[in-house]
Amino acid sequence: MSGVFEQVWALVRQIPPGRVTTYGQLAQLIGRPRGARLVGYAMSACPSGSSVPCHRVVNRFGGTTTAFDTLAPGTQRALLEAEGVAFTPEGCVDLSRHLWQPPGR
DNA sequence: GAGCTGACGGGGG
DNA sequence: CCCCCCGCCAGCT
Repeated sequence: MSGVFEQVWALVRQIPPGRVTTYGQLAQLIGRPRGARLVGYAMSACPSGSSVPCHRVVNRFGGTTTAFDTLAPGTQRALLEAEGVAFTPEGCVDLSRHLWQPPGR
């Protein structure tokens, strides 16, 4: 606890449905502007069964990750689309429309 | 107990 | 403008 991962999870948990954020944005929020990687690691370490909607975290291009495709490809995309998130023809999230705006700014 | 890997991003050459 | 390298934390072998 009190670890960087916990801080990341706490933020991700605040993301409302239909909204997404990027690894870099979370990194900045936890005080690690260059720690985008850590955010990704925090997601992989995300405990299953927790209330952390890790599927709402995408890379800077809005692209989904293959790490969700453990069972079937396009899992993350399907979850987001179910929440009303629009995707571009390139297969990326339309960040201009769905990027989460963190509190306190 | 130590080293490697793992869901990224930005800066420099 | 494109490609390579570095930074960072925690868990597993």
